[in-house]
Amino acid sequence: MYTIDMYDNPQLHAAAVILQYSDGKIYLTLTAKQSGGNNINWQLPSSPVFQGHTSLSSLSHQLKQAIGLKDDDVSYREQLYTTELVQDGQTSAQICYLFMSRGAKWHKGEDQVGLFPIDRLPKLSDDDAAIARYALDRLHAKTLYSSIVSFLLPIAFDLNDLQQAFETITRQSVDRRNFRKKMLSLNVLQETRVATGTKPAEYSFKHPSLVLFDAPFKQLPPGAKSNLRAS
Amino acid sequence: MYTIDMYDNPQLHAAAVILQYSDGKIYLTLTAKQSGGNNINWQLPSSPVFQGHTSLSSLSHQLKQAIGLKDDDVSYREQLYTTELVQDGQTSAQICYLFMSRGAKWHKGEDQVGLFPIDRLPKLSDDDAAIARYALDRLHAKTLYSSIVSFLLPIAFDLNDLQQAFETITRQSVDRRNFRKKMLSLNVLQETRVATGTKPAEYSFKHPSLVLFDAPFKQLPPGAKSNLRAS
DNA sequence: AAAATAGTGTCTGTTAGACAATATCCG
DNA sequence: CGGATATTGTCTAACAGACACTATTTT
Repeated sequence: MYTIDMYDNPQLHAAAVILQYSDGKIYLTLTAKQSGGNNINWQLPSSPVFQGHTSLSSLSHQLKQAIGLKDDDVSYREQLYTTELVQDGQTSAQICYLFMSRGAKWHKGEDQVGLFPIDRLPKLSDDDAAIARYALDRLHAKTLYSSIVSFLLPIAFDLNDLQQAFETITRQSVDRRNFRKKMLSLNVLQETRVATGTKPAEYSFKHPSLVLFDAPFKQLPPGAKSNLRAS
Repeated sequence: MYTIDMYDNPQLHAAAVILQYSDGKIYLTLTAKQSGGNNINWQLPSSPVFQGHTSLSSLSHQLKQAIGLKDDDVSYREQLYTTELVQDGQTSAQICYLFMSRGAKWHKGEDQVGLFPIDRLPKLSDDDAAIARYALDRLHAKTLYSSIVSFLLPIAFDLNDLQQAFETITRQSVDRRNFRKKMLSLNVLQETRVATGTKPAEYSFKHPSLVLFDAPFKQLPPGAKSNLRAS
């Protein structure tokens, strides 16, 4: 056990909200240290920031080791915000990131890994819960004016998949024809396979990185209807 | 001069983009260490994060001491993002904040203080310049869907002042009647003094903290006209 | 032929945006 | 009374949002 020098610098950590999507559900990746007991303490994957490395490189390294998540598995990364904790005269800061991955996959690593639907999360620390909530709020907001949803989907998808993801994230249902009309009018999709009979047309986003829409989707007023079918 | 322990934690700093507004212009506060020479090195006000304190409290303390900025002078605070720098095997991180203050005031403190119109900034480090640009972009975006502009204005203002600030920040000019109609329709203003003859009515925001609009202003397409008069 | 899924067009109400005239105070 | 500044309404175009039917394939 270490004693911490009072004149040390604050401790710096990095944490990730790793989101995936599959079949109408958003999943969050959590980790728990391997422990003999059956009292599992789930938390956001995190890592100390190592001297000479950035928070992102420290985190990436840790994620590979602990939960087997490789860089290629990550389709999108974004800094969220930095939280601080002052405890026992010690300051620690944590730089939080949003990670997104295409499709819901399980990984293997040194730590225990869990993939939880975001409406059925296990008990988390207040901090972790707040960070996860913030990430989902931002994803929601950003879905209305950017192509961020594409990073949760396969490269090619049909408009039904896209709409379902859109509806899941924004928690609002939209008319199919209006959604298609709007989405196509944004001029960010390209058709990669034409529709044939009962198979839908497939599309992909023209630009592989995040694109901001010229004309955002309108956010529904507070008391809007939600036709989402119960799962 | 200190030697830094290789096994030390990363260094942590905090920096502030302090914005003020007066009469159609946005001002940024910069500091420079008092120096005998006439080669002045302007930079964003910043502070190390002290053990046992948060970045915000460290920064506030530093701002009071260095440039005489008291907490009461600050109408709005928001975290921007955290930058990192890896140099000589040392990692340092800097948590950046946006600060806003009502009206353009000069302060006095230990350091040299400068209030620069944002279109005539002195030479800054690439990092500082990027942070300032980011802050202004965010202010621009947020002005379209929130009451953030109110923190640059006196508590009470008339619609002309509000519109001028709006136009300055968003770099777009809008029709006066349409602006008033839109702004009043948002239902976030209260009239604090009725118009009398040639004196305009005064308003203030109903809610003193940041309010998000139900119906945001529309962002103009790239090639939009700008009727801003040259200053 | 019935069932499932894909695709598409019109109408209406709301909002954004262009635009001009009138009243009051002051000198 | 002229000048400056304040306030206000209408018309049009674009967009959002509601809504129903037809074509193809599969079983």
